[in-house]
Amino acid sequence: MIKAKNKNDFSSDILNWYYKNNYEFPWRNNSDPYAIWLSEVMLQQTQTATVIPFYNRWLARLPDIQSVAESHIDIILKMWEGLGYYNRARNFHTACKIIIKKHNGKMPRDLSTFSTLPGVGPYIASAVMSIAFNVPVPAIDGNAVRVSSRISSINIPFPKSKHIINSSLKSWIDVEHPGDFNQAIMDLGREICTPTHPSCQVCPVQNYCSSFVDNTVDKY
DNA sequence: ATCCTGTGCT
DNA sequence: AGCACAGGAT
Repeated sequence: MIKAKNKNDFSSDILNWYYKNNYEFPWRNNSDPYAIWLSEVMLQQTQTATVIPFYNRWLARLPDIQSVAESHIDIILKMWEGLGYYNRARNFHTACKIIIKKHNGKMPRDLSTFSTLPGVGPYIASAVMSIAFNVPVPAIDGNAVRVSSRISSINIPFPKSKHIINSSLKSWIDVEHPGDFNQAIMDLGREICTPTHPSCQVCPVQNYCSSFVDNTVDKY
């Protein structure tokens, strides 16, 4: 098994690829933590192309946490109409109300406090904290699982492998740009390191990828 | 650790 | 109708 030469090489190679490709989404041009959170909630179980118009419409009408907290649930559900998984909207609404009531209207900036909010599980918590506040924690979604399993030849099924994946991602994460690093891993999983027929030939981190070297990529 | 939920695919 | 997926909740 091939180990990364060192973590800086790995992070800079994948980050350079990420910055160069610069996949454009509305939420990547918005540094407002609330908007980043909203996008992660909408993107859960819904494809990016579907989310874009809903995201834009939502922010135009509900620009901040307070506006959500003050809205009647019927408005919230109406704004969500067409996205499905309506509990996401209910939880988001409840969470915004809790932030207004119990957190002085400020989004929590640390993983454990943010995780207490309804609808905020391990993935959303680390994604939002890393992107919005540069908290250096790996965001582990299905893409990140596949990418790190291939890179490190982790043969254990998720979620049993979660601890190993978390620690390898943590050892590679760029602490200066943890949000970009996390998004780079997920972009790589979506665009290059796909579930079937991955494009290893153009992968920016093939040199570090144990299963590529072993020719066992399709086992994951 | 196990269960739960809504959606999409077959 | 049944299964798979992808997260969160307990």
